[in-house]
Amino acid sequence: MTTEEIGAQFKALGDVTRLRILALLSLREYCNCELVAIFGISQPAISRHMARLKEARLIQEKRHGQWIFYSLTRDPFRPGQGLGETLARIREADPVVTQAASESPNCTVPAPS
Amino acid sequence: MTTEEIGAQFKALGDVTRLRILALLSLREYCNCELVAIFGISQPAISRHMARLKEARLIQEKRHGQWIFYSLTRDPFRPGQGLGETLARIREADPVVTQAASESPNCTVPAPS
DNA sequence: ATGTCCTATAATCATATTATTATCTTGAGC
DNA sequence: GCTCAAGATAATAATATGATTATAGGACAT
Repeated sequence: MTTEEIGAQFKALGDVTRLRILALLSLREYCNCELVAIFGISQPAISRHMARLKEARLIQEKRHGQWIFYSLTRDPFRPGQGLGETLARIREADPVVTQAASESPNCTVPAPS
Repeated sequence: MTTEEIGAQFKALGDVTRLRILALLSLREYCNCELVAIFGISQPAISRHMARLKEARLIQEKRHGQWIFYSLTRDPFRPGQGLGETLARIREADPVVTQAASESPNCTVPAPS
């Protein structure tokens, strides 16, 4: 997973409505129409939020007739998948970070205690 | 921590430059001027990124003469602080979520398997 | 096939975000 | 005091985001 993809995932999490949707999906599956009623915003607005969550691989869908039920994907919600681990992955894989980390301080610094 | 604050924290993480800054700060302290050189963007741009990270309580600063060194705060980077735990907190504390979760499905649904 | 219900997409608008350049503030040192 | 350097803030411009209304597609019923 590239740093850009990680950033996109965090961006998808950076909205109150989407966070609430995910919190609900951690309890049971929900269909689009229920979420419209709960949040009091338009159906296309919910649809776009779900599309963004799906793009970020945070949710998956399952058709059931004309309804679509959404549920969490397991991957990003595993224990031990915290911020620290994410930064470690960036540290190892990101070209800008690895390059910068390999160089010594280039600022006339008085020894950072 | 409110859902809004959690969302603001994820929003602060939803930018590639800020993710890279945090990854570097997980190795050692950095000062503003170093980051300007590393990322090749203007000094005010870096300064604003640092302000956003500080607002989100992801970093803290320490003056050292005329330099300011930034470092990670410990709280959000603790192990066991993953997405799942965050959703659990929202589930328990967010008024919209708790209200919605207490109600039964209000959509004529064919029994979500 | 026609109509209806649920969801997705398109066009649009208001606001937020990220960058720029210019300016201000603050601390170090003479 | 004055000057210089590091960083913060202000004003501004380009792009992204989140909402709306209007429209299109898909599944089920009659």
